Amino acid sequence: MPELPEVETMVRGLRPALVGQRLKAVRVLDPFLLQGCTKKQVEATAKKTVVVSVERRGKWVVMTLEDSHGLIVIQPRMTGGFWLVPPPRDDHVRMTFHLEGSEKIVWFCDTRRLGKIAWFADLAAAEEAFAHSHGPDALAITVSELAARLRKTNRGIKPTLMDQKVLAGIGNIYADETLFRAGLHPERTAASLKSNEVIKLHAAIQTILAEAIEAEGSSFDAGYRTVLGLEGGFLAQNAMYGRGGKPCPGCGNLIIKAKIACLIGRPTHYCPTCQPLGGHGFEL
DNA sequence: CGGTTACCCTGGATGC
DNA sequence: TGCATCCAGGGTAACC
Repeated sequence: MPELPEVETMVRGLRPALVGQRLKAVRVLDPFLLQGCTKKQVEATAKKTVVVSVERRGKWVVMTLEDSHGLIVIQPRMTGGFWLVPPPRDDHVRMTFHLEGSEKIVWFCDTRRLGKIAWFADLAAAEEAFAHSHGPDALAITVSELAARLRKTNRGIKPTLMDQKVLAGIGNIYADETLFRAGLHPERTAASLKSNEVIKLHAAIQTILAEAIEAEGSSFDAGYRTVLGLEGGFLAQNAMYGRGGKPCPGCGNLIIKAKIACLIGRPTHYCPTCQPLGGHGFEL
């Protein structure tokens, strides 16, 4: 489920609970989620070690352990999330972190079991794995980097924005929001964007993601929650996602919810008036 | 190689 | 009520 703002909210929530704390033990309750490591490896290495940092890399949560105990990487994917309070369902708990000197527990839950738990021996190994499938972070990429990456593909702008190898962090919700904010039709070709449009898109990405982090992410149904079990507030203030058939906040015409093959088959929300296929592009 | 599709998994909502 | 179908915010292996 979580995209960049939700994962950022997770690590911000986890830090006060974990950083500087010694782990009494960790338990991998569902080894199915493990990738490239064993349950024994993770549990034995993390036992009795201090958590040095909790960072976000794209949509990954990276926990660095002290000395040479390596790094635990968790990818929440669609339905993964952390809890500092007891989670609503015991049967969805996939991993637990038990803190020394207290009875405190951090839970990792994942309804659909699409998430991943990995362990890397050192930072270089984790970085290499990340770089293999990721481009620059969406909050760090420059306009010129973005322009260069968009120029290289004939795909639609939406699937390109969601491609973690192009830039890391954007998923279906924030792709729709940023394209609306930038006035770009989702079926435009990435390479067709003019320089002024790339600038607008880059600015929209920064603004939307910052607003979503401020709101602690996007919650709906029984999905994403903060580590305290609270709902993120972004979908109460957004423009497009989940608003098909309702009036566009820009022009009042109806928002279209479409499912188009070239848009990865995921629901796509847009306003054909504010996001004209022809665009308003020009070269600077 | 670039781009598209099928599929991983589970549970809630919808429809008959 | 019961059962079938569809849908979901991610990611990647396999395919054309």
